[in-house]
Amino acid sequence: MPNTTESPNTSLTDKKASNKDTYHHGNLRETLIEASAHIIKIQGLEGLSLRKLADQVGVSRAAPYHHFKDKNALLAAVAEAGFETLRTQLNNVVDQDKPLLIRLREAVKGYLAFAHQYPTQYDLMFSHKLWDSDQFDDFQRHAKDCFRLYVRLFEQLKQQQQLKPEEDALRLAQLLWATLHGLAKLTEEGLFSVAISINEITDYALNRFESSLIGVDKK
Amino acid sequence: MPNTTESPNTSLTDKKASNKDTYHHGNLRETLIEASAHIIKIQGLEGLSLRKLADQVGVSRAAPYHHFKDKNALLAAVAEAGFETLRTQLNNVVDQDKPLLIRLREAVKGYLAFAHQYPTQYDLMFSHKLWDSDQFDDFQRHAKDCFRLYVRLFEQLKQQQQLKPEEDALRLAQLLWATLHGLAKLTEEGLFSVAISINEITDYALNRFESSLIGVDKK
DNA sequence: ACCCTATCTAAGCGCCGTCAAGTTTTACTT
DNA sequence: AAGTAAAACTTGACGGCGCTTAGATAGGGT
Repeated sequence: MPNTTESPNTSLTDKKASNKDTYHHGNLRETLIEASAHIIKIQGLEGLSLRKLADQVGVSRAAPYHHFKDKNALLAAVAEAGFETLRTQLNNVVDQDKPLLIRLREAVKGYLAFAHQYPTQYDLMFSHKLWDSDQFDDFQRHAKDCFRLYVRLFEQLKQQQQLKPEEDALRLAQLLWATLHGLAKLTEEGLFSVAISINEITDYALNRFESSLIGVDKK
Repeated sequence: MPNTTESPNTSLTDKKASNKDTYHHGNLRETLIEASAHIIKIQGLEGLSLRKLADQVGVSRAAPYHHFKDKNALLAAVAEAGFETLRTQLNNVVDQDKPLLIRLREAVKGYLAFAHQYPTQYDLMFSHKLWDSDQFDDFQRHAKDCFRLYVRLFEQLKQQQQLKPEEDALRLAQLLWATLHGLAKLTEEGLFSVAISINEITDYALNRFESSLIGVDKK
């Protein structure tokens, strides 16, 4: 009879949705993802081991393997959750009833804010391990869904004839995403040591993208 | 400079400069860096363990610790070598006797070519572990030296009054670096699945940067 | 000739990811 | 309600890992 030390649910090891003390956790998969996201936010990626994670959640070392093939599969799920968070955040912006240009600006700021708020998770979302494999289709699909928000924004601009005729929505979105990713990474790691604020250079980048628009005269 | 094409050495376990079979290796530090760069290029970062590395180089497992404080210090040295390789490659371009604009284009292509040729090492050069620590000053200095090449390029453009007066050389260089980093990463991981070539989007990005110049009329 | 220091070795500690075999609970069938 | 198959979880163990400690070896400066 294992698990005889039944304690009331005060600690981090509780079982979330179904918080009875049962042999079966009841919600282990999601709990593992959430706990992992929490750990890497606090301690970084190196701070996450499956053993400590299992301890903290209150299950045995092998339990996670019934929900994830291996550690990489867990990381893929954490990264996927990150893209979901980002997408809902961006959706709130994109679906607003404001001018497209304003929505674009806020979507840019939102992206960088997310990267700044969850640096390790953001790193994970672009990790080589998760993209150089064909085992994480779900994760990769979520990522591209996220990207598609920006494409759609530019397509709407194009439809409303706010985009210069020679500009292509997809190509603009790709370049914007690359720029955002570079800005997020380089500022997060502190490579822009020469005094400049992230806001300043973001506004600068945004202005350059807006030069592809019609009728937006410079400041 | 572990990267500048393969050395004529055939054996992986040889002792490079002093290839006699002595108790002291004679050139262990550099050999470790070169062997590490080789391993991560072939097998990725996870393929590199200090034990296998020591075996391959022909020393005991503890020997590397007399040259590097820990594994991270070795990785920092490998990343630093990467920035050195990149810098010499870029220097060859920047010091040419061509119009500044051409040199800029080639410096951009050269950057992306390097990232594509040594993907894992490039990843390492921007790894969180090496930037979130104050123990790798040498490495970080080399990185910023590299970046300074781009700043100088824009400063020269400014001096020759080829830059629009409202443009700032440093800010332009920062934005260019961010764009390059984003392009390198996103294309390497295959995130731009929608058919578009790296060359196409690079040229597109370059054109946008050249709109900051004077006298370069759009195609 | 001596010692000092840098370099390298051998052995071992604790942590890690993962697996195999067995136990307990749930779900489904009749 | 009983029986059974599947799902969820546990225990124990294996090999690989980064790193440390204690000791051996080599070579240069005096």
